[in-house]
Amino acid sequence: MGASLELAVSTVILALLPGTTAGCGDETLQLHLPLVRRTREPFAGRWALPGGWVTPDERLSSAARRTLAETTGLRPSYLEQLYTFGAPHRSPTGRVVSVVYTALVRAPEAAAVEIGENVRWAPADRLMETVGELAFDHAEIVDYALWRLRTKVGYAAIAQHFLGETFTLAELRGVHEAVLGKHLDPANFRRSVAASGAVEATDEVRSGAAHRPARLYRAVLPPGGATGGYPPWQSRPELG
Amino acid sequence: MGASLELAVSTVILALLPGTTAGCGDETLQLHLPLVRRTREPFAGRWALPGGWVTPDERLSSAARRTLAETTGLRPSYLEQLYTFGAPHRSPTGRVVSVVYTALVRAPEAAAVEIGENVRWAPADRLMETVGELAFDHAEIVDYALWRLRTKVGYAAIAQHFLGETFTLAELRGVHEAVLGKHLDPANFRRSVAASGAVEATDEVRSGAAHRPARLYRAVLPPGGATGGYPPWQSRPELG
DNA sequence: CCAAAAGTGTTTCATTTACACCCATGT
DNA sequence: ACATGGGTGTAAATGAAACACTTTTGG
Repeated sequence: MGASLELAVSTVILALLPGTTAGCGDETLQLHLPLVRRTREPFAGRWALPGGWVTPDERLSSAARRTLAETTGLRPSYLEQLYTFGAPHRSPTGRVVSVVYTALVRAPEAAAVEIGENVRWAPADRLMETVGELAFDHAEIVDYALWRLRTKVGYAAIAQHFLGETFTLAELRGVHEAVLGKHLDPANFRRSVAASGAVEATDEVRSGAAHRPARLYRAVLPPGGATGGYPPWQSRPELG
Repeated sequence: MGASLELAVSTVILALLPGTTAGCGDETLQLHLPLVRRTREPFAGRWALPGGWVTPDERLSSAARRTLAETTGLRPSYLEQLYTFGAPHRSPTGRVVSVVYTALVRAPEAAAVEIGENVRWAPADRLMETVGELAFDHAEIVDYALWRLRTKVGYAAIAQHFLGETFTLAELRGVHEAVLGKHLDPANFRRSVAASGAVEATDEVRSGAAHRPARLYRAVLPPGGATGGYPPWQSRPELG
């Protein structure tokens, strides 16, 4: 039977926070993730993904939520299993298999995280420059999570989890632009989102800016029973 | 620390074998998977996915390959991690977390599997009718694997792993048709495959049939360094 | 010569892209 | 009034689907 083997969960939590982009010095939204500083060996002093051990009675996703709350206080608006990493020598202390989740959190909740000596936000694309080498194989894990997010926003309605209950299409477009790192045509973006059926208009608008008020939209849940299969634009959120 | 918790691997192995389709009684290629009959409790007598326990020194993918060989003798041409299932009461005997892999095998190797009292091939779409209820949550796992394969053949070059070193485009089209369960236009299929760059022509042809010989093609490996990221048509095969 | 599948060309339709233009609001 | 982004319209470009047609083999 499988002995001398530990099962952990880790989470790549992503939030869009203001930050300086690589190219120019202007302030735009940028993907950030919270890291925790390790206080014990192995890799004491280095920064790592939040995580912890799986207890016998909880679901894997529950373990991810729990360890997330314990280490950072965050409660994600979206949580999805990413991949399970289990190379024999990931940890120098013994065999550790990590089920890794990707979580998305909204900016206000992200801002509420108390930054301290051992918890901080780091820009996802410049981890090396800002916090140095990550512990374990966590740098590889972050790379993979970013790749998955960027490919997935193209076909799945997940960007809205970075935003609140209602949002303007310009805000949603801003999320896509920040994630993909490129400009999107407002007119075409509006059409493609409308065609996808991922959002529905409310009867409210957001005014206050020095221009015409923008209509507010709300995310619409996956219809589910399309052709009997799982909808192509939203893979199953919680399985097994 | 994570105690009283077992880590297993299971594999959904898929092969294209001749079989009667649901609608009419004609013989076409159909997705099949090998099942093993459980000889002990829990679920003694029921059919299940091949799998086993992870040993401390091997990679997860190696554990999948090893248990696969031990239970069925198969050596897959393609192996990819599918998902990790870990609901608390999946197994009545205690907490078991299963890292599930999807494997593709070629028809000749599939035919070499010795069918016996405790190993058999079953058509993937009619498991209930042919072998009854599967053990554990394996029916759900198979459903998810089939969904993933069917969505993935649309954008990734994986169908070729059902075929040999060289193959005709008609054979490759036959694989796609069997997986997707629908007819594809030969002319358009040829163009889309050529445009994807997933295959390259050899200077040989397959003759012997009562018609013009077909050119043989070979699968071409992912180029890798496209834009620095992982290629969109082939996610990373072995990670962590 | 004929059947049957390989392979090419063309026409049509839908989708994406680019960009011009009007609308409504705060200053 | 006018600058600014919200929102609509439209034409060109690109790509997918449908199908006619030519080529080359075995019988």
